[in-house]
Amino acid sequence: MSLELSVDRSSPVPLYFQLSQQLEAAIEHGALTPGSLLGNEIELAARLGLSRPTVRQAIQSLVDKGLLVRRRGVGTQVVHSQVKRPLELSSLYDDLEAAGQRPATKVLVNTVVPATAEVAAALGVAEDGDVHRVERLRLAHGEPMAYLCNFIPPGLLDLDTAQLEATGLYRMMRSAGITLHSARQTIGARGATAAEADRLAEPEGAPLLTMQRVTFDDTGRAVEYGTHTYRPTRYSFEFQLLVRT
Amino acid sequence: MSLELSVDRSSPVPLYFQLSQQLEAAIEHGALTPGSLLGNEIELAARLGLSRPTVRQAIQSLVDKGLLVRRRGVGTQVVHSQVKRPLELSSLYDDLEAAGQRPATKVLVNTVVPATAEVAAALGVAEDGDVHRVERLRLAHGEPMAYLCNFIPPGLLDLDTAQLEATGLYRMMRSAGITLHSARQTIGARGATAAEADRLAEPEGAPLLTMQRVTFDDTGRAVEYGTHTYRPTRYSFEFQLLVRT
DNA sequence: GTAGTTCGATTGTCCGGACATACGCATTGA
DNA sequence: TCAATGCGTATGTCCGGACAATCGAACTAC
Repeated sequence: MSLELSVDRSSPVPLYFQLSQQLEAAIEHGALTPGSLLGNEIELAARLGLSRPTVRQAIQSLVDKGLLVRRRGVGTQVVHSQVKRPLELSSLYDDLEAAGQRPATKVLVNTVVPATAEVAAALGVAEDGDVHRVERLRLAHGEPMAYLCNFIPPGLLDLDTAQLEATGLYRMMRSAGITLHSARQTIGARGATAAEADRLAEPEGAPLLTMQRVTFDDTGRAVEYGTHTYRPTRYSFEFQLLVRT
Repeated sequence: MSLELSVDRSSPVPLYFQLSQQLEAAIEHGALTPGSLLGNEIELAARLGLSRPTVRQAIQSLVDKGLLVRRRGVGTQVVHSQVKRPLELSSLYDDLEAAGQRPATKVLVNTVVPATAEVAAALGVAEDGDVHRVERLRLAHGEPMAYLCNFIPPGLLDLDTAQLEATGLYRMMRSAGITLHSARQTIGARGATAAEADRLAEPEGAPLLTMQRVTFDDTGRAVEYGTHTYRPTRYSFEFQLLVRT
């Protein structure tokens, strides 16, 4: 093996990050085969001219991603299963784009409304206070795929309709300087109401996949509450998750 | 504030872990209020008689859990939202028990069958090779809640029917020395077939929530493949997830 | 032949220090 | 008044070392 690894000390990119990226690429690329040992940390550090803590930090980040497993007294080996991406907070838009689907969005509603009790509770704003309401239809290959209804607290974001159709809500938030931190999700199913059936081109009573989500930024503010319905024949939630140790 | 923190150097429990547990307890308990600064690392280390790397390791583990946020030049503060548990690989049995539901299980089938192409591909075993097939009905308050169909490679585990009814599959795996590592899940929805409707006491065509899962241990072996159907009026998937930074 | 023991290898934990970097705030200047 | 500058503070990165805990394998004794 003997993998070509090197770090650039003049780069502003942290050394441990450079290393972890190279290792991840080697795993993805197949240069590091599943089950193979990584070689001990001390020798690896010496070979790269790094200290052991730095090498450990690089390795640890890949362990956290589920790509590597450490065994005391044995070594660090490449996990040898098809690890895709662990679950992360992603928008439907990004998901579709990553799948090469070229998603389209149609904004149905983009107004300011008084918050209902449900919305107020989710976002932590006053009942009957102003909130943005955005209703969108997400299409793939010209077919409706999901109906998205979102509520956003006022003053956070410029909700331009054209931009909403060109990109995703999360991407707009990030570029508005909002640091997304966590989200609370509920995934369920139910039969379509007449209105939902009409919007999604399904028969009434057809099974729908539902998702509700409240998203928080790193200051703890709720920045978005959404109620989404998906056509289960067109979309399902697929993700990898790791056992917290 | 001035929070009483202390570590026991004679304990075999790592120091950073002692500290992170005390901090987590303080947050949960309310002694550390959301938004409050944690005090700088150097001073905290000095106060506890620890080194800064050790304190950082403790803090980092809580940052990874989503409980704390670090800001360079500012400090570390408690995240100020209702962070529950982040998503983890859990069994339905544990979920229900945690919710105080006292789940019951009825084992419908517990045999060895030849692997179909689908099962063989998921588990990475030979087609038509032996695999265990376990079908279970999960009940809460006497009502059927979910129908679970699992396939397990041979030789991994002693699949005692009585034990399957008394506890969950994951718990049995863990006590058999299997280290669960990751899982790949797909959540969807569809209408109930006649057989499914009958098992779950729902009308035919009723919306069902479906989940398929392949679970891997830390050597990369697939240790379980499951196809589950849930009654959406009785169960939904609820979880918190963090943005990977 | 089998069970117990020793031993080398490797990661786990911890230390004390150094410099870099970014944020917030007060000061300064236009 | 408002913008630019500088400074203190806190985290981010990195180093080199030390000892402990654990695993696997070779070895030894019965």
